[in-house]
Amino acid sequence: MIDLRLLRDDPDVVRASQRARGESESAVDELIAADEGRRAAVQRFESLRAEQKQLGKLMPRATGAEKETLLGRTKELSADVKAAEAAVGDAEAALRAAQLRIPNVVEEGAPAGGEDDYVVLREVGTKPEIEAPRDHLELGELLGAIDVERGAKVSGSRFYYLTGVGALLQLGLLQMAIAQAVEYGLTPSIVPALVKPEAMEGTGFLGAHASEVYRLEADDLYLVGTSEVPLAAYHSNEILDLGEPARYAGWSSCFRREAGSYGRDVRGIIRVHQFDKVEMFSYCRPEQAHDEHLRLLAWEEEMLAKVEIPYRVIDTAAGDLGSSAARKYDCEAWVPSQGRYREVTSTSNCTTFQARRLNVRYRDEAGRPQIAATLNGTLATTRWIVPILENHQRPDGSVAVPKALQPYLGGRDVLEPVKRA
RNA sequence: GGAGACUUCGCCUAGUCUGGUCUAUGGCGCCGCACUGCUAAUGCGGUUGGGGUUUAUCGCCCCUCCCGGGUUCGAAUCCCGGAGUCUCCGCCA
Repeated sequence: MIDLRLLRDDPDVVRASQRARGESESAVDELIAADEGRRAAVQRFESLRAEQKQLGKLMPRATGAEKETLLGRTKELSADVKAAEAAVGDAEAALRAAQLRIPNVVEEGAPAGGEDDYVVLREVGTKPEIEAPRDHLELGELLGAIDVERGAKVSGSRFYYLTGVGALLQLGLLQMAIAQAVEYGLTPSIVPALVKPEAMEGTGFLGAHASEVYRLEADDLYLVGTSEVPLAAYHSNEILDLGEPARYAGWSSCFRREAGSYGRDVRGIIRVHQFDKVEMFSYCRPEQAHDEHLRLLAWEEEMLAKVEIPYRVIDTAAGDLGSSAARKYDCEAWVPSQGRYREVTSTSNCTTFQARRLNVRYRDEAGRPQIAATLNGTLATTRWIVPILENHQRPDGSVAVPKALQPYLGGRDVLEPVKRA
């Protein structure tokens, strides 16, 4: 939810943001009207309620004719108050609906436009020269690391088994991510993968992304698509001490329906229904959020350096931001078999947008509660296995293990095929 | 799955049977002031959060006794539904 005070004081900032995203400016005027409507309704209710309370105080002492008159008036009031209260409820619901229609105000400097209007900030590393590169699935099968056939047999398409060095590789990656997080003072966390509707809604995943989310009807729970959800809801309805940002690194499985992605990335484990991820999450004061965002990005790049894969960093265009994000940077790893970069991390600055809905606050210098800012960023996911296998492959189908990962793979520096190439 | 108890303004707690000076009691903690060489002790005052009004302050007003309904002129208090916590029983790993 955006800040209504900003909306009242500076609606043009919100309009400009809508324009940059390619979204409706009239939604801004609708929200302004809804805000005014609510305040008018509140005032009507409160003045009636105040009179009701005043008269109510006279009641115990009143007698005879006086009491009769009083009762007549208060009965009238009782109905009016009830009606006015209902009107406030309606006005609040209308306001909330209008508020939910407007995504976060885009940070200044973010490129305007849609999916293809991103700006490449930098390219890092050297792309390997590989003649006729094998793709990650072929390599994964050679190594006995990835089994999508049996994944499909047991669970359907877009499911897979990681076996042998594949399982070790994922565990190693995620452990390395946790180790790095701990090194920088983040609190390592293992979080629920099932959450209540409030948590899902509060993080903004039941809006445009609703069809992406698995829902367990019988228990009214949702499977999370990222540990951002349980980490953001972790401090909901709390007032935090945010002298220093509160930082977490959450490990969880993630579940995505991938509705509407038929035919895209059907091969291998690039786009799957279930994967594992270590996600950073930070709560901080709004004025710290910009710097914190760059810090998260730096930590992501440090992880990419450790696995020694070439990547580029893009500044996502306004129209391609999630509804909660004010700015988003993605790191995209080089995938030799595809000859292009694919997203492996994503870090978003959600400013106060997400925390307002989840009611996460801190105390400012004056001791007054204020809405916190939230940020998130990826440290490692199952998908990382793709560029790792492909960039480090050798002609014989073996795969070199990046130095930093070797301790997590029993010290081995190369993964050897278990079947004939 | 079954039965019961509980949920009050940071924490603990009074109030709920018997609806109206509850504008919620007291203690602890915290903040300010006074007193005192310092500390401690003591005294006085303040201390839930949200919203409306206001340029802002001051002030005034409304909401908030787990949540949502209902009864009533009036609900912390009565009724219904729900959530959470705890205890016991059963079942399962």
